[in-house]
Amino acid sequence: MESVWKAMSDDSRREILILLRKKKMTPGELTEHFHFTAPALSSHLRILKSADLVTEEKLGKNRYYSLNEKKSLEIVNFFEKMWGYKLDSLKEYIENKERKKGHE
Amino acid sequence: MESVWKAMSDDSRREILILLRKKKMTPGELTEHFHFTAPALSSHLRILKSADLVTEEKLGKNRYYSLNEKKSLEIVNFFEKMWGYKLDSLKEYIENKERKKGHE
DNA sequence: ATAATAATTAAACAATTATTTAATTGTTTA
DNA sequence: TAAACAATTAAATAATTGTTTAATTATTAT
Repeated sequence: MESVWKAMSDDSRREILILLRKKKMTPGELTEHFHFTAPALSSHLRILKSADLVTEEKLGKNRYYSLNEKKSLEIVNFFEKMWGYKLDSLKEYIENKERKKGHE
Repeated sequence: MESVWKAMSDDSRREILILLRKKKMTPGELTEHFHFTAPALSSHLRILKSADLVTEEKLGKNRYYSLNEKKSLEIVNFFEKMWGYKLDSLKEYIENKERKKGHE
């Protein structure tokens, strides 16, 4: 299980998370947004998956990757702890969204 | 100029930031909290300084390192952008604190 | 000046990272 | 069944990272 910090410290991987926030996507769709090759993307996805930041869903020939919204906010916990202050408003917002399922 | 994400993705460096939040410290004081050597710490401090997360102040034989509170919250911006939601409450809290100078 | 102290820089190294090209697996379609 | 497609794994490599020991710089105290 990869650390969320390590997984998110890479620019491309954060970009992937931002793309996945809008909708679940296949590696094929994702590659179009980057300049590196499919195996490189695959490697990034493996890292994100291992950090539990994305989930994978196989549908025939394709695989769909989705953002784990809750986990994507885990780093915010660090700032809460660091500053001893709760970011309740944001979290409630996200958790409501999650309850309603799907987004945008 | 090192990226804040890269600088903060290391466990020891985040620990250093947490220690510095309480009060400015010298490398000598900081080393007591870790298992690695002084040069290793020095290298971590250089990275944090290059990311503008800490500032350095020379006083005779010693150097005092302080947390750059504002910068330490920069990563929160990512989550704001990602989720399109403002964490105003936290930021105001911090900025008030800064205005009052010193903490704890 | 010399010795002691605080911290850094230098040199070296093992481990990890991001990436590429080539080969492989699994699924659908003709 | 064979060809095409989607994606992964394998192998190789260059670059970066965290760390150590040894040497260096700078400041203070004797």
